[in-house]
Amino acid sequence: MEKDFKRQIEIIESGTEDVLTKEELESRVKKAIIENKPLKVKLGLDPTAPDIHLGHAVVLNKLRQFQELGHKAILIIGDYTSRIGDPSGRSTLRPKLSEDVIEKNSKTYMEQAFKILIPEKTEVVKNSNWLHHLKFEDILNLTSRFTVARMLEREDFKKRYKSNTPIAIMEFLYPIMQAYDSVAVKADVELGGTDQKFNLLMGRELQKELGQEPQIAITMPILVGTDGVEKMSKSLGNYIGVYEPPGEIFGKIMSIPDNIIIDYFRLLTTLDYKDIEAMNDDMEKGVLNPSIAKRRLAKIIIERLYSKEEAIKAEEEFDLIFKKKEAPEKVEEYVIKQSDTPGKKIGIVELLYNSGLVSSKGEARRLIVQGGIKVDDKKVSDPDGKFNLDDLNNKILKRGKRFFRKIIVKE
RNA sequence: GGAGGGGUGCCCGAGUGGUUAAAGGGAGCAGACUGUAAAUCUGCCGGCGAAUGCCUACAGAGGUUCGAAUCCUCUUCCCUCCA
Repeated sequence: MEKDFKRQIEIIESGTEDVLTKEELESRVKKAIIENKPLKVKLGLDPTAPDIHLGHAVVLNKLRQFQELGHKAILIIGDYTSRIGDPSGRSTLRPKLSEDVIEKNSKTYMEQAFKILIPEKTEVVKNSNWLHHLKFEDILNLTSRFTVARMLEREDFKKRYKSNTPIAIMEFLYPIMQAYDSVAVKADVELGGTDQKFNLLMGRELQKELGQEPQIAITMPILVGTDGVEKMSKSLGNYIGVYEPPGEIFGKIMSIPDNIIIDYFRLLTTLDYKDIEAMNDDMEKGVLNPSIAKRRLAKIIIERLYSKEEAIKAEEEFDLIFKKKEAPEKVEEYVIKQSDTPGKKIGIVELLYNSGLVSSKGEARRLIVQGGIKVDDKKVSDPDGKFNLDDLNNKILKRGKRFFRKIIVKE
């Protein structure tokens, strides 16, 4: 356990959106240090989508910081709650998930979460453990403690109510269930995104009602996606998954707009904030090229998720493809059998289509006309062009800047 | 239970009988530019075909018509209001 009280508070509060309340946090941390008793820091994850992306990583990062300070992480898999689906920020009812989908998602979720968390310092529990056993009577008891008015204070519910968009009664139960999770694990702190504030506060209330000390609610800012506008989410396709190969992560980070680089540093790295501010200044003054900052960011993130070597390799590969415009080391192979190819000749359109580089022959034709197809670094301009198989062996077929196939000719 | 509105391409959304493979936007892809897979600009953006062409497509099924996303009938799903 980190004994330096000030340092603890500084690290815990860095990058947060809100800490409710700071006073409570301070006294709880102080007590934890004196009694050498780690705080229980709760984070609930709903395995609604099977993959974790950098948006989730923001909160996981914070949890990791807690672990590094010597506290205990309690990761709650919302296998039961995700049957309802969190209505937070939603404008419509979420579709219900089946049990085996949830089961499967949970597994991959955990694997990915441990790329960021320290496994030995993490306790993982499913909330079906306790929610499943509640009787209707218990639920009545819980629901009696909250009012409809209280629920409608929530912006998303309020909007839906006002605009006559339906709200399932079941959806009111979600925050209560999440609150009950906090009671069940006796959480000292709960983490979440800004959109979780209401739910976190419900936890505090219910804990108080049931005679526990209320948890401290810490919210983290929402990470914008690679488009620089919308919240990072899988369904919008603007996400960077923690499971993606290093090269892909590198490329995606290079593609984020310049104005969100600093936010990414703040939320996804543990760099000193002075260092980050300095970068910000330099970029504004034009001393630092944003692409350099992005390279640094990409490497830090990949190093966290994989290793230093992978980070360096990813950068090298990026330069190879985009600066030198060459093919990467590993290129997917496409094998052509001579016996399947009468006349030992193949048209470029067929070649592109068969190799899976394009999804239709029309697309192949278009790309050729637009100058997006190269064979062995030579532009192909005739859509009707044909190649001798003998000339194609080991040649690189290239579509645009990023898609390659190595052609292997076999008997 | 009653009354009404709606379901269009990956997404949003226009289109109320022919000129509609269907406006516009977003996403995506390609090209130019760039120390960037950023920004910007240009082009493409259902499938097959060398092609004047053919096929598939506007919730589903059927019908009217020379011709239907557009009109009619039934089915289905969603939404609103009244109770």
